[in-house]
Amino acid sequence: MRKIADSTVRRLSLYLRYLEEFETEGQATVSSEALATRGGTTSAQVRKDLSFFGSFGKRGLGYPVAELSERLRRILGLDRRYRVVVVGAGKIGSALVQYRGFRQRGFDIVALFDSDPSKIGRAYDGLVVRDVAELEQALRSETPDIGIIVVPGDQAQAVSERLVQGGVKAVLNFAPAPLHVPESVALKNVNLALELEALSFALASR
Amino acid sequence: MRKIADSTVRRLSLYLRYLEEFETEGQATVSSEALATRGGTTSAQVRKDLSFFGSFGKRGLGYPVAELSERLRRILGLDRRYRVVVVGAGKIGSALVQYRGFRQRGFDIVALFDSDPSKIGRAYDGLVVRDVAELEQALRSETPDIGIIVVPGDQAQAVSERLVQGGVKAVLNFAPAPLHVPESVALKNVNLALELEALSFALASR
DNA sequence: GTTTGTGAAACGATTCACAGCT
DNA sequence: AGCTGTGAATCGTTTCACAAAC
Repeated sequence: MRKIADSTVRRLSLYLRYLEEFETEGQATVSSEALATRGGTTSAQVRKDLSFFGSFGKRGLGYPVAELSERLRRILGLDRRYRVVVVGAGKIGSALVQYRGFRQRGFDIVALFDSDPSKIGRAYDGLVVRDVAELEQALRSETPDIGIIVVPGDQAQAVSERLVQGGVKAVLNFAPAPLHVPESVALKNVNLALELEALSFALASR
Repeated sequence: MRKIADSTVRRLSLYLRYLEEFETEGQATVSSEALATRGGTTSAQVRKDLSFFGSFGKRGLGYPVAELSERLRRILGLDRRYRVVVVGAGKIGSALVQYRGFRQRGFDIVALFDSDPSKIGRAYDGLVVRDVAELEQALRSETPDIGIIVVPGDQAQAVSERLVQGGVKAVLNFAPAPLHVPESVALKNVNLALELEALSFALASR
């Protein structure tokens, strides 16, 4: 498939949310202009983004809300559920496990790991922390699609390799370390310190 | 000052980390190539990024590690400490408060707020959750630079306006809702569901 | 010989603007 | 008349490539 820019994908996710809002508001159709206004972008951007995947609208009318939602869910791969493992049961890891938004959107956390004996056996939201030594075994039985890494930076690469070896096809990395994964594995990074530093830069340069 | 791309700023933050690593390894100088390898970019990119702010290197030699670190810290505004307030003491909010990385990097969380009576009065890492009704009063006495919003989406805009009204000049938004702030206020968004959806798209399109 | 700093070229994303459909 | 779909133009970022400095 043609390469789609990351920024485009993120906007599609946002459009889907707005479409769902329009749907509960009882709107049957929506114009690119209306979607753009809600999303802080331009109507041309909306039309271009959608045009990568087909033509979903009717000229003079706009887009059918319900149908476009459905198509976007399909495009984004949100018409199925994903099995997710979380490695690292520290502050952020355990918060993620308890975060309802993931399950709502189709992401089921099926296992949580840590290496700290004082954490192993504890339960968060009904999910018991397992020894990371059991990771390979668990990957075989749980067959997760996505791995979330929330371990200290110096352990992230090793965990990543074990996840990939165990068949995980997508990794979300919260560790403040750059990860190397094979071409075939999707990778996203969330680096909280980096976000604050970007704000610091903005504050400093005025 | 000339407009610097967000991607550039993020890379500068990364370079600073690598420089600190090189520093502890006892390296006196470092080439753009070495920095690029560690950061997964190219030497030309490193040189271009740095050239926006001056010329820090010596041809044939590379960059002086200690001096460049110092300059980058200055450029990124990390040569001072920031006062941060967190609004929302749910899973993510309380995790952020306990996250050591922020303090290490110069970001001191000075207050934590929630509206839920069952959370008010609880302490996380020595920081007592205060009633968000006291927000204005606290902003006056604490004079924070940065506000972190970790409340449900439908409350985010209102909280943002109260923070801005109270003098906050930068906002980090974890709520899954687009925020409107004045031009003069720096804004960054972290949307965890969006990151997972980007992975979902990557998984779906193969 | 090595490595920087930087214009120029290439690439990629966004915006423009309008023909074509409803 | 209203709004989409899309080539063309514009804008911004990354990569190239080389002269200049050490």
